[in-house]
Amino acid sequence: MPEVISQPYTRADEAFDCLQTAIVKGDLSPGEKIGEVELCARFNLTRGPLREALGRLESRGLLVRRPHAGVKVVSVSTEELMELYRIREVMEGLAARQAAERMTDTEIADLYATLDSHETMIEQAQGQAYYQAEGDYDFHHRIATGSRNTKLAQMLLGDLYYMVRMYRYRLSTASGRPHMALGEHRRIVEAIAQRDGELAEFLMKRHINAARQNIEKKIKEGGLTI
Amino acid sequence: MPEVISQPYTRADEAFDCLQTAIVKGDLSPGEKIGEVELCARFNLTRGPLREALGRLESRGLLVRRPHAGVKVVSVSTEELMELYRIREVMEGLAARQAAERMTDTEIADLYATLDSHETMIEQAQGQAYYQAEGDYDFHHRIATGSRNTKLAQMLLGDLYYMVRMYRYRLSTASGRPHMALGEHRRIVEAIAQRDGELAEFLMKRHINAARQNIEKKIKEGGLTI
DNA sequence: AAATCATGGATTGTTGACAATAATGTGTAT
DNA sequence: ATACACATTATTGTCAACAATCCATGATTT
Repeated sequence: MPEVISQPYTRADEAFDCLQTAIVKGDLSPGEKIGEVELCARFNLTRGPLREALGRLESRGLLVRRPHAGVKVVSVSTEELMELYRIREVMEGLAARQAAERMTDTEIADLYATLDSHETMIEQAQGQAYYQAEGDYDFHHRIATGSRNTKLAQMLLGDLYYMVRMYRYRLSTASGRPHMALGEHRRIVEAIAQRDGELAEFLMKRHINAARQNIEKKIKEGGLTI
Repeated sequence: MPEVISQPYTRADEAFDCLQTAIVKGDLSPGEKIGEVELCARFNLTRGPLREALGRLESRGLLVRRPHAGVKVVSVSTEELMELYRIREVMEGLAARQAAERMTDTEIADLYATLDSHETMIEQAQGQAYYQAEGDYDFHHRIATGSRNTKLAQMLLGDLYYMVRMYRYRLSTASGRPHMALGEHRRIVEAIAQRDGELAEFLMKRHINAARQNIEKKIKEGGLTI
């Protein structure tokens, strides 16, 4: 996701984005140790800006650093992933409630359009988990932004989602219940359109709770190692 | 709060901590622009580690940086502070629920002891807002940790609380209803001791909601400028 | 043979100088 | 007198070399 607007874009920012997507996409595996010089060669920059980027990534919880021993990609256990979903549940519930109170009619119309596009995507790309995950991300992204709660959106989009997506790419977890999820999305949007904040919050919490249970079940059944 | 254990403590870590407390304590005012060289002189280090620390602070939302234009301390509007409390409400509600499910009996006993100590502190330091704020922080800190939800505790303790405390020191907001707050704390702890997660969550949410309304009222009445 | 200690190598942390960019002040033209 | 353009200056962004710390390998001792 390269920002088109910002030309004053430092090398550190560049490294930050590249590393972030590399971690999320899975080019860097969890637990993998990454040497600084290696990364410098990869991104064509020196260790100064790189270390700045590493510090930011560490602060966001995507990297863990041990002094004088280097950094490695964070590795999230099943339990921790479940906890992540519990946090999402309450935070996105709040986001949905505030979105119902504050989204403009235009944004809501866009949200409906997004849902339609997701529907066709699901039908066309039968079983293509990637598109499902992207559609799902798009939906939640819009609601987080629509909450008009700057800090909330920042925490969801800049912190939690990267971590969740990191494992979505690996597990393709969204799959299994794409139509189900789409139906739940629709009902949430309808609640938002009716400006029913309480209902939107309730439905969103239930939606994320269902997603969590779905993943938990799959991991237990299929022995999906993360 | 200097960590006693960690001897392998880089200069960047040191600068990070110093800057963080400086911002929270109010030595650096919100909106204040801070030059890098100035900070280097202040902390006796060079710009490399300093920039690393600045990046981490920026990532945590305590600083805002504009490329080639320097960093300045974040300045939170009244509305944003209220939004912060809304986030706290749902997150600490979750923390209380999980704490009720997972805290050890020893931790709960410590929590009771903490409350008693707060009570004497409130009686002794009549009107000393600082101690009230510290006691309040201690309580919420213990519950966040007791949730056994690593990421949740990290987000609360490493993100939100610093921001809230930043304005607590300025406003001394905890004041005005110390006995009230202590009573609410007691009821929350009782719910936790009875392992009633739902009740603990409900009471915690109501507690933080009341604190938010209290601040909002004070700002509107007294024209408290933040 | 297993465990401990020491040494070498590699990697991280730090430093100070260099280059690029934005803010400021001055001068000129309208 | 005000507004715009330019040059200067100060600050940020980047680089490459230096110092400190840890990890691994191998020798030594029990």
